[in-house]
Amino acid sequence: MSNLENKYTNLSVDCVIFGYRNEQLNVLLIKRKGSENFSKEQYALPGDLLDKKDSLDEAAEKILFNLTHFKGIYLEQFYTFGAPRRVSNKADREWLKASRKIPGERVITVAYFALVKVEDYSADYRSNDGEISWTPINEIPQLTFDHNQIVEKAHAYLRANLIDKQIGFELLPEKFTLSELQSFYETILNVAYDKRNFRKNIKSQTFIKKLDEKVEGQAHRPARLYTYEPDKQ
Amino acid sequence: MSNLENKYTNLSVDCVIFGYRNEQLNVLLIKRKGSENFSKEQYALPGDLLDKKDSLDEAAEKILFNLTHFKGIYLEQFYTFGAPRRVSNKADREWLKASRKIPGERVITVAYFALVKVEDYSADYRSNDGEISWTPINEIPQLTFDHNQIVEKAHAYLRANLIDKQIGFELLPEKFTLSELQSFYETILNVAYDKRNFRKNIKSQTFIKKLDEKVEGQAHRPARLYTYEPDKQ
DNA sequence: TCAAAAGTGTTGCATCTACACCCATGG
DNA sequence: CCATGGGTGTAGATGCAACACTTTTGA
Repeated sequence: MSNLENKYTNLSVDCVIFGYRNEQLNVLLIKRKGSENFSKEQYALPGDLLDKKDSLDEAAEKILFNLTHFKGIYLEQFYTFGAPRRVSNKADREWLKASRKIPGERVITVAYFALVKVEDYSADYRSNDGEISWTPINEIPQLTFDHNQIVEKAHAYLRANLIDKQIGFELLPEKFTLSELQSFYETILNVAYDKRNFRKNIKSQTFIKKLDEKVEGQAHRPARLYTYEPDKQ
Repeated sequence: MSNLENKYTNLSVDCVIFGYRNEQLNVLLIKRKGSENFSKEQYALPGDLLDKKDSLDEAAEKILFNLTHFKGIYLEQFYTFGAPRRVSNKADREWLKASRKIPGERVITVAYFALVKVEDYSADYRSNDGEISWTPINEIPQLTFDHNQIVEKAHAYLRANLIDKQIGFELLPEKFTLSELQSFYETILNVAYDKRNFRKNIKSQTFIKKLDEKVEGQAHRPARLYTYEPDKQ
């Protein structure tokens, strides 16, 4: 990380990075170990102070690249959080102090929303801030600052745009069966679809292509694989 | 306005304030007169540097209140703009200098989106920055900084959410005829609806109430008035 | 041959679209 | 009595929801 002179001390960019694994929606969190400066373990969203020479989008890309070493990941700004008393509790202030940011100073966060295919994601990389790990959306612990609220808003945004913006395919593997796709939508939207109606619906979408491949090695009828190909213009 | 010590010098809040009049969508712009410090007239969105003690929402409310002296107006944050070279052209830098903000410094803008009923709005108030005036959306001149881009994004946001979020009624007068409502949607969404189908549709919406009142004094059959009453919970 | 998931159609109901004429008023 | 915009219904097409059995594979 560059030194403080190049940073806006009160403006940070944080990312809610979603992945889908074990039939669950997961979020990438950073776990900061306890130390002499601040007692408890803390969980937070990946983020950093904004570098003066970066655009907001570039800052978010850098955060993402530092964690996953991937580029070209789906990334979108979704909201900016800035209540004056965001940085209020003691543990948060201790951490700000320990990490040489300005304690007691209000932090304004431009929040981004990223979608990654977990099977492409190499878990070897570590943040400078601490260990990173996938956490199922409904097992998220208390996070620093107002990060829980940020995750909540990102989650709402994901659900609201999952179908219309076709962003679900950023989370799914390249090839998937229709049963996987159905279960994916059902999990994230918390609904149930009728199997036949779901398939009828999907097959009427031009951007889902049937492949000449089937899943192998299962003790039942093999499922046909499909892939996502966005429509031109 | 408070003095500079209380402000974040690089973080501003700007508002795109929409109104509907003369069958057109309008935006409230500020016109700054030419002076010895900067030559041309300039048009800009109402906005201000963020006060350290305000939340983002409060800052937007203040900007709005200073212009319209109204509270309780529909207001929503919609995007944050922050490319490093936003403040690049000469006239913009001259104005920044003249208005004692920091020249050459990047400005990050949290943009808000407001909807007002123009007939409630008293045009007597003036900004400290200059004259304010309603400008039809398709007659907007070149604005300072990237404000044209901000208006464009706000406009897209309005169209995308006009129906689902029922926000159109924030722009319309309390009482309206179905023909007015139809023409309003058609103007903003740039579509055409069939009159009978439109009315059938509207009448199936629970939040539109028929009044016992009619328009008077027109040289044709008087139109029934309707009003908007959001559904409970 | 059994277990387990894949795959497949039809029917009724609700919703959307297209379309043309009479009504109430002021001038 | 005329001009002007207000107001109304029906029929066909399309889209959505409900529902159960056969197929293919590995063990």
